[in-house]
Amino acid sequence: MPDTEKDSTALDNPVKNESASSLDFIRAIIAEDLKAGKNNGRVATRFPPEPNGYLHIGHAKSICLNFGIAAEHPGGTCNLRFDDTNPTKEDVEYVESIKEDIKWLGFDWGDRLFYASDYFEQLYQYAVQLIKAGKAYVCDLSPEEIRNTRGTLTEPGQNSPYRNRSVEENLELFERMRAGEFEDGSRVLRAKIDMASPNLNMRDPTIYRIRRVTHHRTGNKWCIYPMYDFAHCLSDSIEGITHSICTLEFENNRPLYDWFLNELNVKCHPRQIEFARLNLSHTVLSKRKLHELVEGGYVSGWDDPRMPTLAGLRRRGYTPEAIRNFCDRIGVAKRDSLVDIALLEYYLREDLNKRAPRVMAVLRPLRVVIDNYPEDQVEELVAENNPEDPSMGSRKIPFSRILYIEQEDFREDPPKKFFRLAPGREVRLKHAYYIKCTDVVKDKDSGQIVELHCTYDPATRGGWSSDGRDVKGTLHWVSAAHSIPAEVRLYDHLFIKENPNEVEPGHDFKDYLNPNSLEILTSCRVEPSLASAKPGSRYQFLRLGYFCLDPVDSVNGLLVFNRTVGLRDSWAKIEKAQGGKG
RNA sequence: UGCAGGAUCGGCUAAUGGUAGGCCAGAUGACUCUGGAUCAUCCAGUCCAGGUUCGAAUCCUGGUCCUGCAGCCA
Repeated sequence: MPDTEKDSTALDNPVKNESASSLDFIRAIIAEDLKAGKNNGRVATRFPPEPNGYLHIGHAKSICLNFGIAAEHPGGTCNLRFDDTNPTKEDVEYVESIKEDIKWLGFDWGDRLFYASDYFEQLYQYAVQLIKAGKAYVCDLSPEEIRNTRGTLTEPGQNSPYRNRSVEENLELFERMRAGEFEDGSRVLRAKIDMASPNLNMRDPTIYRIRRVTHHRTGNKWCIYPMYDFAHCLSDSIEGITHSICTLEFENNRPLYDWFLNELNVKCHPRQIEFARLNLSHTVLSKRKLHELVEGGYVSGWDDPRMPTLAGLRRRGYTPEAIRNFCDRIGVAKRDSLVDIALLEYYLREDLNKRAPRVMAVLRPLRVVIDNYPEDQVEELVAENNPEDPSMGSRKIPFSRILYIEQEDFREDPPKKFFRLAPGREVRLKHAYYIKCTDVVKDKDSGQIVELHCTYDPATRGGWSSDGRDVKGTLHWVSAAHSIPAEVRLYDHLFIKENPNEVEPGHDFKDYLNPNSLEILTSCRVEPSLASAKPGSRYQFLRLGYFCLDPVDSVNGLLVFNRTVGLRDSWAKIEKAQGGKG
């Protein structure tokens, strides 16, 4: 029973074995810092998700980067820190899923699990310190007024009328904000920097707001919450992070990141480095859009196998190794790019080819009667589990007089280069016998082919012929009486458009959803060994692709397989080149 | 029109003043009990214009194009 795939690369060392000359720019910066003797030779990174959605493959890039870098340096560490400063959007469901996904990807934060909310008291004290230094003030302007006085990209903003409150007044007001004396939105704490700065982030940014919302960890202890820019740099500093790696859109926030740390004169001042986030073709990688797909019912949930979320990819049958190899290959740079999803699929196939046991399954069954095969005879034929890896052994599969083959493996009028079965033609049944088609039975009314009659050559048992005769085609098959029913879900790209983020005027990204991204086949027949398949286990259905037993919907003895990815199909290319299906 | 960034084969990414290389995709062939895998071959690039230099993807000058930023989101 081939239900255990090979754990092929699970023990691979995560350390990159690239030579020093081909370090990406972030690793090069870190190497320089080390060489310059910074941070006492320490390398400390962190992965800081906000628990407001599920992790996707773009996060995997960041996880591989941060955990990868830590692993490459002796004593290097990578913290998992939840950036939970906005309770209106966050939820424990997300923190649990995030932890599960990181573990599944193969990374371990050990005892280094933190929450920005752990630092709320410290952060508050830092804010007090800033007020005492005359570098922050309580502002009574409404959100609209703040926006209206911020200026524009080309014009400076105006100072708030509350900008010059005394330290004492600010201290008192801020304390009362914390005490809950003011309405939500009535006041904020702002950094006092420069309303004329060409960098909008420096125009007296808000650092605390009042929000009477229950926080998933601190409950109702707080009614004021720090903003990202304030909380993030200080959380990094508190944790002793040396290199704070984030995506490009935070480039303009770096001066603010540094400003807080400088003004507060902290001992640890991490270096923020920005890289380009991943974009993948034929999908979207923005939490907002992913939320929209989930909430709008366009997919079945965050773990819909069509989703680029780690939960979705896992359910689809992706392996952590494939995702990690992909992340290593795409590199790290500062230019925006759109990576072809074919590259991800390449690494998937590469990994699955090595580890997935082969089985036979017929998705669209066509009945075949072997006329010269004894009526009640059943043979057990030996089939290798993986030609790539003999150590995976073999299994027995039953052969009998009535079989199913794939409908598309027979053509009454075969086009050029079609090597499969046709009237009068002989093909090999994988691991079994050569068979020759002698008759085609059609439904009288519809003209549909309902059954084939064939003869087999007993001398070709096992699929070999001793007379030197060769056949062009080899088909997969199952014995009708012994095969078991299954449902198979065929997936295709979620979006029809290579880059769904590129929206034409008058359109929405959802207009580019692929209407054929899911096809459900309910009358499939699979070989009997699959009866004991375990949820989540992966197989190669011979000649078809890689499939994974769906862990959610395979209940009450019903087998539901997800197509993880198809095999490369050169016949499909030939056929396409010949001008469509015949 | 402000500020911050970025432009290398079709896609992704190396080369850090010295042979523009790799992977994916595509094409062709070999091999094969999976039209899978594997192997081989091919295709194909330095945004533009000047300059420095024996030598420039790399340095300088000037352009062009692209991305991000005006949340009490992160």
